[in-house]
Amino acid sequence: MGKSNKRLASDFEKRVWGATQKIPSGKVATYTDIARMLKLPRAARAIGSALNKNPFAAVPCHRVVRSDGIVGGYARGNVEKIRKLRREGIVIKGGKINLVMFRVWL
DNA sequence: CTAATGACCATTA
DNA sequence: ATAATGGCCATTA
Repeated sequence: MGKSNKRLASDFEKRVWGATQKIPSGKVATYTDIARMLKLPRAARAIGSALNKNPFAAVPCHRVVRSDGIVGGYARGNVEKIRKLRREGIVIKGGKINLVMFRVWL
């Protein structure tokens, strides 16, 4: 029972997870939306990397999608991401979400 | 320190 | 429509 070998979350990661937690059920945000919230408008890729490491079940990572409406990746599998979104009422047709309908914050 | 990595994005072919 | 490309940026090796 020694010290934990797990890495401490970086400040950047905490901010990403915090922002993601604000997305309400039934809505989605894009990776770029999160980047803009953090005042790092070109960091979409890094946002995805941070979400991939999120350890908290309470953080709804599945609500963050790509800017073209494609669902995008998920640590526990794309299929699970789609299932969770559908469960919340998000309509996915041809692998895509209508962002005009389901995006938060305009 | 440098180089590689990836849940992205826009452009080009 | 798909595929390749170059850029982007925090983290990791």
